[in-house]
Amino acid sequence: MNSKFKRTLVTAALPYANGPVHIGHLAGCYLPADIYTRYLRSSGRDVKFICGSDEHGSGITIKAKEEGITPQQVIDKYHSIMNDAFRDFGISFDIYSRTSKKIHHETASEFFKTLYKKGSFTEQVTEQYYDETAKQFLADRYIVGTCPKCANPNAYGDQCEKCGTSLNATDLIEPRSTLSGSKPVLKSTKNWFLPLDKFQPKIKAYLEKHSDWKPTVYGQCKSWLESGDGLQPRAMTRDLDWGIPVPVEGADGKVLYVWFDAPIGYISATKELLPDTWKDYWQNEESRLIHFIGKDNIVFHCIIFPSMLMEHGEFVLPDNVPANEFLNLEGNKISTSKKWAVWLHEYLQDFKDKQDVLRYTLCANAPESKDNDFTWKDFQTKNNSELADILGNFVNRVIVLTNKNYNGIVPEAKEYTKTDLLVLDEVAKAPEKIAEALEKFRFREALAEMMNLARIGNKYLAEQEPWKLIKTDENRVRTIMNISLQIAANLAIVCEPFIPFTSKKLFELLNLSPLKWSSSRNTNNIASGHKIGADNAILFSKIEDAEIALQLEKLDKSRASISTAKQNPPIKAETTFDDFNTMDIRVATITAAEVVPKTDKLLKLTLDTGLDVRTVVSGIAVYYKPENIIGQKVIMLANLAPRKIKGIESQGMILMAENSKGELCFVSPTNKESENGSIVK
RNA sequence: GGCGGGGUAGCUCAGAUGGUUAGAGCGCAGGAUUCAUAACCCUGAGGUCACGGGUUCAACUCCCGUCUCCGCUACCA
Repeated sequence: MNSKFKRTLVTAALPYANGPVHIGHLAGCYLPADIYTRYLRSSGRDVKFICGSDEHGSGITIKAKEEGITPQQVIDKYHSIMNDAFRDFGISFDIYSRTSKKIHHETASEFFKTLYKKGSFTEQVTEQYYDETAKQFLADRYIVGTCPKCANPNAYGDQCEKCGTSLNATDLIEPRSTLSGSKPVLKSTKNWFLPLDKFQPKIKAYLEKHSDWKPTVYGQCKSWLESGDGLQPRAMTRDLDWGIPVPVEGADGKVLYVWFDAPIGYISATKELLPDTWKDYWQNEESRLIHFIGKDNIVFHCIIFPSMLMEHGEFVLPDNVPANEFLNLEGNKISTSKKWAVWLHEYLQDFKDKQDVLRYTLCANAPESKDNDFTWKDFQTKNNSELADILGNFVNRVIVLTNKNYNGIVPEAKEYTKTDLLVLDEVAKAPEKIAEALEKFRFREALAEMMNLARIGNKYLAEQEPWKLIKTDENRVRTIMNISLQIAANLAIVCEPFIPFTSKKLFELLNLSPLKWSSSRNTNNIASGHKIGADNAILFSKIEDAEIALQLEKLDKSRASISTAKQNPPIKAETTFDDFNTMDIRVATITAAEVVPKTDKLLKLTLDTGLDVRTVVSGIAVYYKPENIIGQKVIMLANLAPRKIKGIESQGMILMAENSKGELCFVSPTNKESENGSIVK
């Protein structure tokens, strides 16, 4: 397969160093990448596995502010937590680097300069919010204001965390800077853009060569290319002080966009690992580049990074990007801010030495083709009825029987029956099936095939009944036990990519030094006369209901802590009566309402203000049906500058009250004598 | 609203280019067994393949429409 490739470079998404790693990250990216790499290594292929912490961008500086420490302290802290978590779970990176390293700064700078010299970038001047007190431009995350959709007064400039809408900073009502609290002003700034619109044809051609990618990945790319106006130019530099300085004239105070420098991190980490031979993996057509990522990264790895590489010209392009979908937890989206997650480092506190149980469960339930759900109940079932009952039990049976009948000495296979030969044949074919699935990135299937080998073993024992035969035909038992031991040995080999800790233990039980994948085709890996080294042959202990209940409780508590902590935002900065007085707020009545075509949230309202009749477009369609609000008295801001929304001029704004769930309702005078046009003051 | 990906047994999922009785694991029921962590092994029940049309000798698989879930995107003064 893929005979034109002599080498493989596997990358796993650089995790952002502003928080620890959870099971969703593991299932979506790091685990499949590790399984794939371990398999390639075991098969004797030339492979390198690259990863590292992504340590630039405004997210880091925000986090630093939240925690009251420096950005450097933030990245040091999380780099170390993530590094430990990966190590503890056996994620076998050849290198886990970090983008704050000098080698990466140099590599990314060079890369940028190369594109710059080639004229790949376009310069664009845009208006960005600027904090005059703090004297700096504000990243979207540094700006908070009222969400235009749900009226959450603490929405960020890129996204409202309450209603989940993604925003532009300029969308926010009453924006304010989180640095100084002052009102930011728009100011022009120059940045360098990658004109993806111009690259669209060659990106399209590149993608079309890879129509064999996973449907979700390929489809997502098509979605970007074909929806709306296609690809848009994207800024590759930012006005920020945390990152890699833009290495050209006139770029003071600017850094490379974190998504420009992060994927280059794969290159610099490879350089760090292989100072002399890194080019063999990056600049040689015989090298195959595979990016493992979660689906949130598809656009960067399938469109933006390839564009950068194409423009540069000296690099190979990703050959496959087997992105996984998302893993949900107990039916809900995993969310750091909502404290709905299982953190890797916490898991190991509760389930010491059970990293393989999580690896197994996450692989068996991996969101390969669609979002998938992780439940603790399922975790328990997978452990108890698959790992313990099928795999663990088989190994235990073999070892107990060998100890009991032969003092732990592997007996010789004398003569094979027809059944034996059929079983041996099946056993020899198992690794092929597993490998085939792995080559196609079908990890669930591969894992199931691995378990099937243990099933073959259990079935063989049940049918041959050596415990009975030992009384009548001891000679025959020797062969049966020999075959069973061979199956156990082969299991140790083929389970290694998935559950490496168990593989190691199994080899130890058998007193064998670890064997490579090619040996798994053989059915004579354990020599007769060999002494197995088994004392305790229990590979997996059962997980009790109580332990599962504890985890569920923990999740509930965690979520509860956030919902009680959710409070109304603090009072805004002081204003004046004069400022208030500039607003003309009136009572009005809705006389007509209709849904604005092709929108989900907008209603076009006709209002009788007592003085005139006017049209207001309002984002309340989620909460009110047009026919139910005719005659509704409302409070409106009457002198707000008109604005066109979906082609309709909106002349004012309806005031709404928001509850803790972010739902809106009308504010209305309770006294019927408040007629239209009455002033609110 | 636009673009993309889903909706298959109680649960989690497989099902190239359409073709005999739609599969697996887990769960469940019954049986058999005792070497083994009440495990293993055998058998079985369970599905209008979201819904409605259409193409075809033949559709879970192709086409059109509807509903629904997820992601991106538009709209929110």
